[in-house]
Amino acid sequence: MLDIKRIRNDFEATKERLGTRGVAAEELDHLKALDENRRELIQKSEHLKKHRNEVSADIAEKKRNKEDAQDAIAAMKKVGAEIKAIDADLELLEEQVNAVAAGLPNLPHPSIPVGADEESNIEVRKWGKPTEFDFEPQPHWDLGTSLGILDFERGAKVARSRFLFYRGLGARLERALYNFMLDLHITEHDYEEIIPPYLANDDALYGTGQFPKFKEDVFQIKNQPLTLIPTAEVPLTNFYQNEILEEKDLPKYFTALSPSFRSEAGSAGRDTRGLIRLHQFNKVEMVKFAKPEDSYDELEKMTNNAEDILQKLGLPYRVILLSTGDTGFAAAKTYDLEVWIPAQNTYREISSCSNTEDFQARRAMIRYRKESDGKVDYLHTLNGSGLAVGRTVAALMENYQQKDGSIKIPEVLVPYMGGVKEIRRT
RNA sequence: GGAGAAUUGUCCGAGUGGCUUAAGGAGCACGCUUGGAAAGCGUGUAUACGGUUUUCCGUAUCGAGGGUUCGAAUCCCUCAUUCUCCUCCA
Repeated sequence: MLDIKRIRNDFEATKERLGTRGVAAEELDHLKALDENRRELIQKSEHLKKHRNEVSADIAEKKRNKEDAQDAIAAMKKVGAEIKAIDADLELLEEQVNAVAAGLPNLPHPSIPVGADEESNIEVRKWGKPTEFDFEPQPHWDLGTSLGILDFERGAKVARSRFLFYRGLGARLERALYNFMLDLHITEHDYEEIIPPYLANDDALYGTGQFPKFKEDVFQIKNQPLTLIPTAEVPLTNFYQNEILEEKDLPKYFTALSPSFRSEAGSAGRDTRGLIRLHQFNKVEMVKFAKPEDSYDELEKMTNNAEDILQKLGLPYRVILLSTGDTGFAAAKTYDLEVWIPAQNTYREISSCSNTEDFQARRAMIRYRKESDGKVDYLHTLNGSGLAVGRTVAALMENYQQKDGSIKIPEVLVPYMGGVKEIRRT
């Protein structure tokens, strides 16, 4: 949520910046008109309420003195009705203001490239070189199926397409990876380990920005006000929903493994095979609560934390700075990490690290009390994947495949695999 | 799932329709007092929105949302959470 006062006071500049994210100018003009209307009604209503409070005090006084107050009561009856009518209009208007305001994306950070889509993204850096093979590398779904460690057919049978069973060393590999990731974050990167709820209510989803605009992207529980989380960012960020933190306690770092459930509406036909695009996948998430002045340093650190995992696993990747048009709804600035996927001969997103500044904090009412003057202000929230586990399995299988279709296990994972050094057909 | 109790400010806690503008206490901040400290005394101590602007003024907020009333912390309804007991269960 953007600050309505900021939109009001810096109207033209805000309009222009949101324009780079595809927000129509008319939408802001509409918002401005609604806001002016709203403030007018607030003043009307509050004047009447002031009047009512004063007269009510008089009535109380008269009653105590056993005097007659019928005239005043009759007059206030009318005023009461008037207030009710104005407040009803006001409520309607506020709903409209909120509906427009809640649908506006975050303001893009000045450092990010302006552009309509991913064409304008910038490659910031690259680590490693695309893996070279002296044979034709297989896609991970073929490797996984022939090794008997990934079973997509039965996943579709039991749930539907885009679900799978991991079996045997496949399941173990997934578990090894997320344990490795969590251990790294809690021992070397100072995150606190969390196990969050995997269902969240509407307030939480509103807080992080999924609701009201992106309801189609999630699975909601029938007859319950609960939704399967599309990312652990939702419960982790909302951990401090409606709370005021002390400045000395910032920054706070949380990490959690969770399944992520996504309906993938509108992506029919894209990445239909393999582990790249599923309705349910595991992800280790990182979330930070930071002071505004530190949040961009924290974003760099968080991105490095995610990179650290890829480096230790020896997976080649590049870091992409997203353009205004490609940046997600809640984010002011986002780095994507893209890992090399040999069979597709391309880099694919495996992590996304964002600073949402006070956009989510404003929605979820997460604030902190400043040491200097004791005043309360919104803090900044950040989130990043560290990493998407399923896609890491895919990248690892493809980059570490050997000519005979077996898969080598990287050094750092061997202890997590109980000493297993490679996965081969038995 | 069933029965009962509770939810008031940073914390404790009073408050069953109007002298409550939420008593009282604790904590915290500042000041007075002191050689210094403690005690004591005094002053202050929320958030949001609107108006004004570097001061103020107003409105709202007593778990959340509705209702009754000229007027609600207080009465009514719905919901949430917590606790106790029963039931069930990993």
